[in-house]
Parts: sequence; C-alpha cells; structure tokens
Amino acid sequence: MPQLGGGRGGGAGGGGGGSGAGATSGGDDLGANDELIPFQDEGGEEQEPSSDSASAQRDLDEVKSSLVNESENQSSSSDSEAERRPQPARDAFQKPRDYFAEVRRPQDGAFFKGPAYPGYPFLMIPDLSSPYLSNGPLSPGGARTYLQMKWPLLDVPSSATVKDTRSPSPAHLYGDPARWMVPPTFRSNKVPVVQHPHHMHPLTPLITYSNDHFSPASPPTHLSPEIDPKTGIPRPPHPSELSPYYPLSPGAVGQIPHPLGWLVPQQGQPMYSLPPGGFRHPYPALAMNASMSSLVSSRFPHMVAPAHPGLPTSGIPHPAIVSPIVKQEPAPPSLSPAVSAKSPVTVKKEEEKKPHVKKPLNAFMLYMKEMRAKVVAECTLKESAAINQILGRKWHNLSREEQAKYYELARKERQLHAQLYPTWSARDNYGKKKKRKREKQLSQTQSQQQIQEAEGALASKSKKPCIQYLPPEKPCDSPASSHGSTLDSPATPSAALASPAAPAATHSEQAQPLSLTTKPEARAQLALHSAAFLSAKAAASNSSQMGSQPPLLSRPLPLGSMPAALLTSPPTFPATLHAHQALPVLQAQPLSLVTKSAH
DNA sequence: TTTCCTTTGAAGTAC
DNA sequence: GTACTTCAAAGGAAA
Repeated sequence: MPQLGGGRGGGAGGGGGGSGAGATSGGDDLGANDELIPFQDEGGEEQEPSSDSASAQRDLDEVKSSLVNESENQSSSSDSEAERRPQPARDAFQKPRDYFAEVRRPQDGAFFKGPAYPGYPFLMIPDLSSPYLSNGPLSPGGARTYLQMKWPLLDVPSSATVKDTRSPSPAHLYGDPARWMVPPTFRSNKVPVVQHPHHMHPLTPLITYSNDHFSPASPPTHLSPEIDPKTGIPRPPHPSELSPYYPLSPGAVGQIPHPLGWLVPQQGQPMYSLPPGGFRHPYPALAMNASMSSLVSSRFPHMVAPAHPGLPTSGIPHPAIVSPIVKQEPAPPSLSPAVSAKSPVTVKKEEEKKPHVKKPLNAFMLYMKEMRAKVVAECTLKESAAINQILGRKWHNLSREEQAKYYELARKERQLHAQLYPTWSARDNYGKKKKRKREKQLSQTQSQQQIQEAEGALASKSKKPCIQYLPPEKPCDSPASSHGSTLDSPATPSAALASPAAPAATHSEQAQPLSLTTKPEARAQLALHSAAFLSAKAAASNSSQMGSQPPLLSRPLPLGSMPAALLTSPPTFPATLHAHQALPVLQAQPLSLVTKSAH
C-alpha cells in the first residue's frame, strides 16, 4: 500500500476534539486523504465567511484562487513567500493535503467549532456536474466534494433520538450531531468542502472514484426512509449493511436504506465525501466490515442515494450506472401513433429502466485509478495513453502481494456488483462504444495477422527479439519516488531488478512491448528510459539472477501492441536481452499463443 | 463533439 | 477449451 499520507498529522487519532470527534474512526493511518484538496464550490456559491474568522475567509479565497489557477501548493496561506515560490511538479502530491488543511481551518473556525478530523471518514457525494447527470460532463472545476463526517456504521448510538426526520444529517439518525461533525447547515452552501483531485477513493486508497460513480438527480427527500416510520427512530443498520463486503443483499437493496442514504446530492448544494482516513487497515475493504459498507457508499454510491423512481427493483443507484442521456428524438414514422406519440418523458422513463450499468473495475483499473495521479504528477507526460503504459509497467513491477490486494478488491467489486445487479451482464454494454473502434480493431487484427506472419518469418531466420522493454519506473526524471509507496517502482532499474517483482521482468511475461504513444516526444521519452532500463537489466541479468527465479506472472503480451513493438524496435537492443528475455516465448510461439494465462 | 490512444483484467462470443 | 472481442478509467490529441 502506498503510504500516501505520510504522517498525516495524526490528527485523526484524536480526532481531536472538539465535538467529540469521535475516537472511533480517528487515528486512521491511511494516508489517502492526502489526495484531498479543498473544493470551492462553483456556480457562484459563496462560502459564507465566519463572522469571526476573517483569516479563514482569506484562506478560502486563496484556496479558491489556487484551484482556479491550478497553481502549486500553498502549504500555508500565511506563507505568501511559499505561495509565490514555484513548486516542482513532484510536490503535487503534497498539495492536496495542504489544500485540505486550508479548508479545514475555516471549518474549524466557522462551522465545526473544533479541530480538524483528518482521520474521520468523509462521505463523498457527487456534485451535479457528475458525468452521470443528464446534463452532461463535469462542469468546469466540477469536483468531488467532501464532508467530514463520522462513519455511521462504526458508531451508532443506541440512544439516538430524532429531532427532525427530514434532516439529512446523520447526526439526527445516528447520534450526536456534534460527533457527526455535520453542521446543521448541511443543506446550505456554507459547508466547506474539499476536492479530491486524483479520484482517490474516498474511503480507501485502493479504490478511487470519480463523479461518474454517482447517480444523478437523487432527490434529498428520500432521506426519511432511514427513519422508522412507526417509531420515528433511526433504523439500525441492517446486518447486511454490516456485511464485510456487500452490505446489502439484492433483495434488501431496495428495502433497507443504507445508513448513509441521507447524503444525497442536492442541487446547488456542496457535496461531501468520505476521506480515506476512516480506516485503520491499509486495505480496509479487505479487512473491515464498515469499510465494505463504505465501498458500497462510495464505489457504489447508488446504494447511498435514494431509489430512483425508474428503477424497478432496488432502485438504488450504482456508481457503474450511467444515467442515460435522453435523446429526444422523434419517433420513427413506422411506429404506430400510440408508440410514436411517446412523450419525451415516456422515453426517458424507458431509458431509465435500462440504466447503463458499467462494468466493475478490475484489479488493474483500480490500481490505475489510484496511481494515475501520482504518475501524472511526477511525469511530464500528460497523455493518458502514455501514463497507462507507465502504469502497466508499474503494475507488472508490483509484487504478487501488492497485486493480490487489488485483485481482492476487484473481486469484491465484482461480487458487490453482482449482488446489486444480478441480471446484469457485461454483454449489456456491448455495442455501447462506437462502432468505429470495432472497425479499427478489426483492421488492427488484420495488421496483427500480417505482423504475425512477418514475425513467423522473422523468427525462423533470426533469434532477435521483436519487442522492447520499457523501464520499470516512470519515464520521469524524478530521482526516486517521493511517496515511498510500495507500489512504486524501484527508484532505479537496478533496484527494480532486485525487487521481488523484478524477476518476472526477465521472462516473457514481463516483456513489455514498446507500444508507443502517438506523440513522438512521449515515444522518445519512453524509449530513452527503455534504453537505460535495458542496460541495467542486462547487467543484472548477467550477474546472477538470470534463470534463478521462475516467472512471477504470465500475463500475455498485448496483442494489439505487438505490431508497434515490432515496428519500433530500436536497432540497439542489448544482446543479453536477446538471449535471455522474452524470446523463448515470443519466438517459440505464434503471437496468437502468447495470450492468456492465469495469475 | 466524438473518437482514439493505451494499459490489464473480466466476461462475453465464436468456433 | 481456446481464441478473440468488448468494456471498464483517464484525459490529451486527433478527427
């Protein structure tokens, strides 16, 4: 697990304070909220300054400015010198935490009347700029916003009383409002919020989220189901909600409201989110019941949001659900009058009945979501394609244990997804993408066939490799990983060779074709690091390790990238690599055979 | 505005 | 059972 936060000031633990901050969730050691940056709500929403905190307002203004300008981190608003000093890109990772601190202060002064509770979980709610919204993609600056709150499942006072069943505040549902740290003005625009810049999972650093995981248009009036209609007392968490991974069974999904169901995106209201600080386990989703509940409430926030009227069964939105954008196209003339007379509303309802449930993220996707921001921050590369190449390399450099964590998370995601949508099939989304891509892939397949033929001919004549290796670390100049994540590649190629995952690099499954990006500079950058990596690897392979360890992985070579690798193989390929790496498989088998194998 | 690029893995289809 | 296809995320680039 990446030690993102580095110390995080600990505050958590104590939670310090203030309103009782709850000791329950304090002291988390997850550094994930270092990825948080404050969010200044847009659209003219005013952060009402505290009357007694002019400095806090100034801080907020600074944060706003920094967000708008995407300026570098300002560790302290009072440190104008630091604000003006350009920061290296590598410091971008530190920025979120500082932003968070910036916002936290006004919170303390103006709203929460207490110290910050970085360790407290946040609840993330999508803002209205969510791509799931029918009105389109993220608005400028559309950000995840977060609300500090207490994790309901971790501390549910039995003596909770209800003062206002309509209030969205969990405090009304689960206990002392102060302990919840949810301001009574929750529905107002006064709540300071923070933005999560890297799509980091608000609950666990392993799972990152973006707004598109949220279902739009969830009216806040569905908050009341949390309250027992007979007694007016908050309903205790359903056992299924406390289930380690899948709090709600499919049948219960529509019946048992999630304890976080009160947190519903409200139009014009700032949204809030759970920070990753709410967990003690580095992989909370793997270890804690509540964390899995969080998984539901964040990764699958549809379970948090109220049921959608158009959803037949549970009606609980899912992060994978993409609200269909209703295209109010005229009915085909061939339709009967009754059909053609369908109003846009009818069409919309029909559309809503078939929400686009996205596929659950696989292990690599989860990994990418977590690590992308880091790679982007540390690299000069901007293109996702290039970043993904780096991430793919880093993924391979992960140890089995590290990868296993992501596989486990992905497995749970799939299970949860399956429970939420038992009838969903990946096939449902087939054809959602444009046909163009398919055509392209077909042509690509043809190219691959041609390449395969060429490769076969080439292999029969020569033992030279057809692929080139990419360096295990990012093609950046950063000397070493500043975050010290175990997920990071070793700082140097030689270190990579010494890492547990390195041995795999000496085998075919680690042979990453230099499927370069479209950008020449990016290709050059990747190639440059490839050369350095190759040299170091060759030296290491000559030393001792070669052949001493079995392959760690047997991931296939991406077929699609093979042609590029074939065509872009540099003339100066280390001979040692020719002899010892990748070649046995690549040359011994047709390209079509170098495919799937189990991890 | 839409699609491509690029990665890995899961799940689907086709044979 | 194997091979292949599609989609999931991301965001800049290209069409």
